[in-house]
Parts: sequence; C-alpha cells; structure tokens
Amino acid sequence: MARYNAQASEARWQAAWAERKVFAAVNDSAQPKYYVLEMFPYPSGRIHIGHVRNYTMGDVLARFRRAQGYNVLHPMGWDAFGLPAENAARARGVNPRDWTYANIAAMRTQLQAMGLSIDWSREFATCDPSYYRHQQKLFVEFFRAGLVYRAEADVNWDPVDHTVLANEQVIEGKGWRSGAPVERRKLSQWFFRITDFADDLLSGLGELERWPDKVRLMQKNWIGRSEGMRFRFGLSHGEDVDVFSTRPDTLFGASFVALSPDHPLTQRLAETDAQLAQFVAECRQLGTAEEAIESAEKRGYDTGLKARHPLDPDWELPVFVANFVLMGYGTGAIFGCPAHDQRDLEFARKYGLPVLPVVIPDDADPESFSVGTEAYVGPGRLAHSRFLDGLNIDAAKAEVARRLEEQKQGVAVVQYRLRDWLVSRQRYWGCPIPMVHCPSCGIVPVKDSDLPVLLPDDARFDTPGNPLDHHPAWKHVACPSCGGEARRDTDTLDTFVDSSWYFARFCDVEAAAPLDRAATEYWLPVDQYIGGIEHAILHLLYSRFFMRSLHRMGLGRVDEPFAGLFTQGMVCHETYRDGRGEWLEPAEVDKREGQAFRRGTDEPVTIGPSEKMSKSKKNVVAPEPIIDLYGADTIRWFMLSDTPPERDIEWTQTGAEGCWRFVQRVHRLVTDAKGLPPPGTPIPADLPESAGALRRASHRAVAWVTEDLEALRFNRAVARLYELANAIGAAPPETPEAVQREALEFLTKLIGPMMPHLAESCWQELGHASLLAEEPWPSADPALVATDTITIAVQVDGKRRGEITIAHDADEQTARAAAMALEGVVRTLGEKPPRRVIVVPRRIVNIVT
RNA sequence: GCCCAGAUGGCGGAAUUGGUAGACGCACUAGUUUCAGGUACUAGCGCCGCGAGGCGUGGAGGUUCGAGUCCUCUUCUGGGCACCA
Repeated sequence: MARYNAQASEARWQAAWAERKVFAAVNDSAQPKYYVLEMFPYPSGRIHIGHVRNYTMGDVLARFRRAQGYNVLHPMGWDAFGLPAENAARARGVNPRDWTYANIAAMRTQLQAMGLSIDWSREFATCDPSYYRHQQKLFVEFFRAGLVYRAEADVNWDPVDHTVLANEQVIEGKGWRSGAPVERRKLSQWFFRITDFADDLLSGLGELERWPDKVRLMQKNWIGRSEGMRFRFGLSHGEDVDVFSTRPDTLFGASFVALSPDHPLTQRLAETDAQLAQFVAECRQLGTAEEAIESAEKRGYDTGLKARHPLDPDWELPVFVANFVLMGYGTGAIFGCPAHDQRDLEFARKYGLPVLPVVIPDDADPESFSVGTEAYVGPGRLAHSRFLDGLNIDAAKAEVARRLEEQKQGVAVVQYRLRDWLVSRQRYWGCPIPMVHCPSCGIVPVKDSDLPVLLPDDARFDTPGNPLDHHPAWKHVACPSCGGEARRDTDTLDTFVDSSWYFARFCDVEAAAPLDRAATEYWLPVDQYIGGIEHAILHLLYSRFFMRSLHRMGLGRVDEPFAGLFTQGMVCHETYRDGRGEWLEPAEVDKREGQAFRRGTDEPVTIGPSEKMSKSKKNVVAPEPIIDLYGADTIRWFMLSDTPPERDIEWTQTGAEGCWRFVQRVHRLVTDAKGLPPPGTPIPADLPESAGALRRASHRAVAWVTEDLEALRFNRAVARLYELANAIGAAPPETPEAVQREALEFLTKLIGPMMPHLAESCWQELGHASLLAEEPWPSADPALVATDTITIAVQVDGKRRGEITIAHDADEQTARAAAMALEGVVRTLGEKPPRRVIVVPRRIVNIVT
C-alpha cells in the first residue's frame, strides 16, 4: 500500500484552496463573524519554530470556526519597521527596504508551506507607504485632539551611536551596541497621552473575561493606581513644597521631608550650595549606572531647611534631599514616616531621625510597641496621634483628609505609575513623524494632501546617528502654514505605534481613510488574539489605548480591541555540550541507549535541561527541514499534542517521529477500509451489539473534540483523536460498513483543522468530490454520547474494593445491592455490618463501617 | 524585597471540578513480521511484594463517608515588578 506522500499532498491542497479562494473573508455577510488573529511577525528572514506553534494554533481555530459556519477573518501582515533592518544596512550596506521586503518574500513562502487558512488578499507590511500614510494621518488626528504632545524628557542617550535608546536597550548602564556608558539627556520628544486613559484602561480590564488573569494583573500593576493625598508643607525660607502620600494617617509619625535630587527646589538650592550640587551629581551617576546592580543604599543630604507640619505649625521637620525619592512619581517629594515605611526607616536609622510608631497592631500595647529593622505596615489603631488616637487606618485617613482639605492644605488624589508614552525615535527605519518645525509658526502638521511623508531612498548609514537628520535635503521643507523655510521632524515613531492598530486596518485594507467605520464595527473586536506573553503589557496596553483614542476622536466605537487573548508558551529544546563545555547543535548529536554522543563518534556529550531555543546555546531547531522531511501536518500535529498550549513545549525528534507515524496511520485507516457504502449512506437501524461501541466512540469524539477546541485545549483534542483512531482500529471486522464510514468521516473532519492536508486527502479517498475545507463541522447525537451503562467504583471506608457496572439511570437500591454483593466488599466487611452506605448516582458507592 | 503561577510514573501530561489517580502520547521491555534497519502488529509498563495485600499526586497538619482537587503552614521551581511614597 502506498504511503502517504505529504509533500505532494500538501502542495496540491494548498493550490486547491488558493484557487477556490476558500479563505477569503467577506465584509458583508449574514453569517456570524469570527476574527482570529495571531500577533504578526517581524520579518527577520525566516520563520522559527515559535511562529509555527503560534500560527498553527490560530489556524486550528480559524478552520474550526469556519467549519462551524462563521464568517472568519484570519489575516496576516508584517511588523516590518525596526532596528534589525537598519543594523543590516549599517553592517552590510544593504538598503533596509530591500532587506525587509526580501525577508517578507522568504517568510511568506515558508508560512504558505504550513497550509495556513489565511486571507492573503489582506496582507500588508507596516513599512508599506500605503499603511504608514494612514498612520501619519492618525498621528495628525491625535495631535489635533490633544492626545499627542511634545515635551522635554530625560532619555537614555548613547554618546557613541548618537541616538536615544529604549530602556530595554540599556544593559548594565551601557548601550547594547556601542558599550558606551549611557547618558541621561533632556530632549524634546513626542508623547502619546496614554495617562488620560489610565483609569479607563484599568477598569476595562474587569470586562476582559477571556484574557489570562496573569496578563490582566500585569497590566493592573503596570498602571499602578494608588489612592492618596497631596498636601503642602510650608518651608522655613518661605516656599512651599507638595508631597504625595498614600498614608496620610501616619502624618503624626513624620520625622523628615525628602526631596528628589531632580526636584526643582533641589535644583535651585544646588545653585548656591556646592555640596548639594555635588550630592545631586553623585545621585545622577548612580541613577542609571548602578541602579540595576546595587539595590542602592539610602543616602541623603540635609538642606538645613525646616518644614512646618501641616497639622501642627509649631512642629518642624528637617528637609533632606534623598536619592530614593523619584521625580517621576507623585510630586517628587515625600514626608518620611520611618515606623511605617521600610525605606523611610532605613533612612531614619542612618541619619539618626526619630522612629515613632503611630499605628499599633490590635494585640499590642501602644506604650511598649516599637519598630526595629522592619517597618510595621499591617493593620491596627492610631496612637501618639492626638485627635486620631484609637481610629483605624481608614478612619484616620478620612479624618486627616477632612482637616487638610478644610485648611486648603491638601487634596485627595489618585496617582498612577503609568507614564505617557514616548514615541520619538532617532531612527531611519520607522514611520516618519508628519510634523514640520517652523521658526515663525511653531509646530505644524503636514497637510493631508502631502501625506505620506515618505522615507528617502538615498539615506546613508555610514555615520552614527539619525540618517534622516544627516540627509542633505530631506528635512528642508516649506512650512505648510506660512510657506517659509522650515524643517521636518526627523524622528520616526516607535514601532509599537505600528502594531497598535494593524488589526483594525485588516478589516478593510483598501479603505481610503485609515479605518473603514462599517468594516471595523463589523469585525472588531478580535474574537481570539494569540501571541507570546512578552507582549503582555506594552503592545496590548498601547492597542487598548489606541482604540480608546480612536473612539474619542470619533473614528471608531470599540474600546477593547481583543475580546479573547491567549498567550502561548515557548518552544524549548535540550542543550548539548561536549567535553570542553562547547555548545553543540542538535544536528551534531546522536543518541544511543539513552546516552548522547557527537555524531558519528564515541565522544560523549552532556545533555542539559530543556531551555528556550537560543542561538547562543545552539539548541535551535529550524522548521524547514522538518517540513521537508515529514510535511507541515506532522509539525502542526506535534505543536498541538501533549503539552497544554499555554505552557512551554519541548521539541523532541522522537515526538516528531511519533506524529509522523500517526499521519501514516490515519491515512492507512482510511485507505484500508474496504467496501464502504457510498457517501451519505444512512446507518442501518438495527445495529448488532458489536457496532455500538464504535458508534458511541465516534459520537463521543465529536462532542469532546468540539468542546476542547472551543476551549483551546488542543492537547486534549489530540488525545481524543488518538482514542478515536484506536477505536476504529480495534473495531471488529463485522462492524457494518456504514458505521465504519461514519467513524472515518468523523475522524477526517475532526483532524481537519489540525492536519488539513491529510484530512483533504482522506476526504477525497472516502469518495467525496468537495473540499473538506468547505464542509460543515460534524455534530454528535447526544443519545450516543451518553452511555447506557456505567462503571463506578465501590469503596469501603474510602478505599477502593472493586467496581460495578450498572445502568446509567440505576436507582440507589440497585447500586447498593450490586456493591454489597461484590466479592471484595464481602471479604473486607467480614462480620462487620456497614454503618452507612453512601451512594452518589453515576459517581461512587462508599460503604462506611 | 513585593506580587503571581506551578509542583502528578522514566518524560510530556489527563482526571467529568470533592467521587475508580495515571486517559492519550513518548520512551522502555518481551514477542510476531522482516536478510537487516525502519515500519506494522500483540502483550506489558506508578512503587514495594511470589502472593493476598500495602503504599502513592513536593513536605507537614486539617476538613470530609471520600482530597491531586478545599483550608493552614512549609519547601522548591518558574515568571512579573523593582526605591512608585
């Protein structure tokens, strides 16, 4: 019998699907819609095995929902702007655009070889001018709506490469490429006003029921909402300083006020205080360079100023500048309450400041309770706090708030950790910011009719810094407003902007406006979004912000872009090292009798733990050779098998071989079936007893696999399909052919979303002229899913002593009688009469002595 | 340091959500087929024990007729945030 030829089959069915445009989504359909999207890839040049897992999962869902009758949108695009293209240009002199589009072409071919049910007519890359022109248009809209603004900001500046670095690109205080110590510089930069939506982004998380709790929690922490008070201390030299605190209840435990080294008052004081200036400079240096390494020691500088306590004008507190007070949070100044804040405590101990507990645990004595090296942050009642004494924390906060607000000294505020989103990048390969700086008119947006602002083709990459800024002509333009000489903004947008709305563009890629209202309102939100956990905060938060902004600007109505989110695990592999400790690639290793050797030799190799695939450890497995050897269906099946999709999966050669064997086995089950009746033959009414088992197994498989796919439990669906294949293989030869046909058709349809090429071949083998991809999902007969007899366990005192098989609707008496008659039960009970018999219908019988 | 998640055979994992622990796959063992390798097929496969039986879901307690599942404490592993007042 001919083996299944995956290569021939896969090419053939891919062509058939393409020819009939099976996967084209229609924008006006009476069917319910289903939008499934995997996070689009960066065109690095080749797909890796993580992509294979990601896109396989999305494809299973897309095919499954399509078979269920949904109008499915399953598009693909390219997150095509970014640093690697520019680095390639610098290193090898290639044009970033040529490099990117060549990579896209290569990866498209590879993805298509996987047989994904993608509507390729909607493909675009974010570096297409036809995409980024709309993004520029949106930027102008954001600008007009006041949602984007320009401000001075401290940035990470690489003095060798002459560019701003993202925080992630600063490693131990040094530029990741140049190795030069990063400087902090104040530069004028563009910001998106994401903090405008802080509360909305936070409360919206509550409705995202089909998001992992973990991601919602991470976003919640990132937004970092704190309720507290901002209030004013009068200073001895006549100025005021505002502080923020979440614990105004501890105000009578205050022993100092501390300013950030970057606080404006600090700056002013430093102008006339050389020692302070020196201290501030030291803090700055520590700021970026050492922060990550050392969990910095608390250091302070006593300014000599005194602060008047807001609730007692006769009480003076020393004013310090302290290295642990951040300018970027709250007001950049705090009051220190050492007994109830760990940082304040460390600071107070170092500088000999008082430590007065004012919140006492309920079981402690206010007079003797003291704080040693651990600040007390638990619940309790106020003490040593005058009119607050005896109150609980919440009541004390309320009372302090009432008094300070009455005195106009303070106000209750909500503080967020979230900062506005800095989107300027001094890079070439990104979306140009469509703004013009005019000496007389200021900042003026480029006219709509002049969009897109195209990247110049003749930029040079042989000097450090921003190629757009260096370009001799590009930045010189006429002011859109007055027509005078002006200068383009030479920065490009953070690539996270590109990915903050691409899913909305997929709804109508031809639209003349950035977004087509009707199309986005039909398709959005994305019903199921699938991608890596590494985007849990930034990309997902930015996209949520974008949709809210578009709503506010009247360009959309959907606030939450992704109704369902699934974060899949990574693909891992064992690591190998030779005797000298050098890493070896999997292809350099042979395994025999559980030992590993360098291929073709007896030199032993040490097997290390399974880890995320990385070039440095050489444990990378490329998908192409696997697809060439076994076909796409085998690698898809592997990715879905065994490991739950949210966990890391380990790639193993033996596992892949097992999947390949199953491909062959399914094909054999179908081609070996002899004398099947024609498609559509009804099942005979009077089935022999022996046929019932296969029918029930088939219908149960349909029910269970459907359930599992709806819940994205692919590994369980795979296990059910093995069971069905086993049941078909084990069916007695006299099983009626119509029942065999039903079982084989179910098997074929159920594997369809996972191994679509094999399934098409089987479908054809079973005598069908149609494409399986256009066939509806099967449905199970509930009567056949339920069993008529069930086997339940019988326990004596909680220990299993046997099992009984009874009718599924057997009454308690029958179950009890059957249980009591069991040999094991009789023997265990002996002479003892049971005290109690617990019968849980369809579950268990437990006899208690 | 703070927050979150997890721990089940040699391995990946399943367990109808408090009711037969180990489905399904991988690996392994024995046998059949084959010149041989592979494939395919049959049987076995948590641990101890010849057996009856006993033990068993990181560890220690607890609730319950009954706990992998619930509660308390604890150990380890992974992840996120990191001076956020």
